Amino acid sequence: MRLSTKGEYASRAMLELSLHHEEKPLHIRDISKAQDIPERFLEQILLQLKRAGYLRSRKGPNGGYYLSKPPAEINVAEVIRVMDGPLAPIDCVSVTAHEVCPHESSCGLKGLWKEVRDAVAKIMETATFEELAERTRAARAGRRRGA
Amino acid sequence: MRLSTKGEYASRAMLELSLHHEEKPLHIRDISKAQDIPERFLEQILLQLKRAGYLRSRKGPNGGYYLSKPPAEINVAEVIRVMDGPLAPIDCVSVTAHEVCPHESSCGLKGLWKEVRDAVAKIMETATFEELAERTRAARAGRRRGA
DNA sequence: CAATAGTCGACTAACTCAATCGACTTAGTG
DNA sequence: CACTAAGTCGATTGAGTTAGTCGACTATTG
Repeated sequence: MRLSTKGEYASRAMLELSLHHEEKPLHIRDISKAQDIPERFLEQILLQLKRAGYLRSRKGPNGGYYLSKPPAEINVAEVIRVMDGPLAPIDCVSVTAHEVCPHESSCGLKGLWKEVRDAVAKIMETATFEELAERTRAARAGRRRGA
Repeated sequence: MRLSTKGEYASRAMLELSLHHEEKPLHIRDISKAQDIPERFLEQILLQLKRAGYLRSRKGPNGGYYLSKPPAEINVAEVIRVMDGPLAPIDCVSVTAHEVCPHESSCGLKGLWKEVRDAVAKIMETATFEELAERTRAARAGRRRGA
């Protein structure tokens, strides 16, 4: 039930971009440093997120990446699906990857996997980057006040 | 967020053993056929489950595998952890694999991963093989009555 | 003692993951 | 207009994991 590092990096990058939304575009390098992600690897990830429509970019000096819509309109589930595919623990209960389950005899399990899928999807679909950015800002402020 | 085939096979095998609990031990071959799992691969899986204490076995004719305790006392989470390790999407929120998270700046995400882990764990820990076997029997009976 | 059935460790082929590289295109600056 | 900063793109790689196989061994029963 592991998340790939790509998925993790992608959500961290999206969070970083959300924190700086409506400022200048962010360089790959800056995101890379802020979130400690290998630059060359991050490049691929951002490109993939751009192709999926979540990011826009500008080339040349003062270029960089920025969100294509407000962070409140992007949730974690979409991002993870772009990077890692369906959220379901096994394909036959996936909403995005339909597949017929040939194992009638183990249908007792199928219901369970469905529950898991739904729970995970619900949590991740509810979490917007707006909210995550807010949580992060609050955590940082708390730390500065000395907790 | 995928389950490994090993984890899936293991839970199917445990379900099959639960369905025949308190009868004769089941041969690897019979489980393999009933649940459509490669025999030689299943062998490894059963051995691993045995070493973890969930199964016992008897050699020789009329031998086979059987549960070491009633299906009501075994839940899916344990089985998956034996095969695939921690349920958590990333290590820093795992209960079983403790690791320090060096990314203060992305703590907004940590809370989310924790929610996911807890939700998954709760569902899988609640599901016993007794219950799953019951569901399976009901589904089969329903199918026989012609639904 | 022959046949059955689990045990064990080694092995491998295929695949995925994480990451790197080089060459290219585009955009702004002096 | 030349230079440089920055994103784009495709290919490749190395390590590790996964899924599965194999052969030789041990224990049990009839």
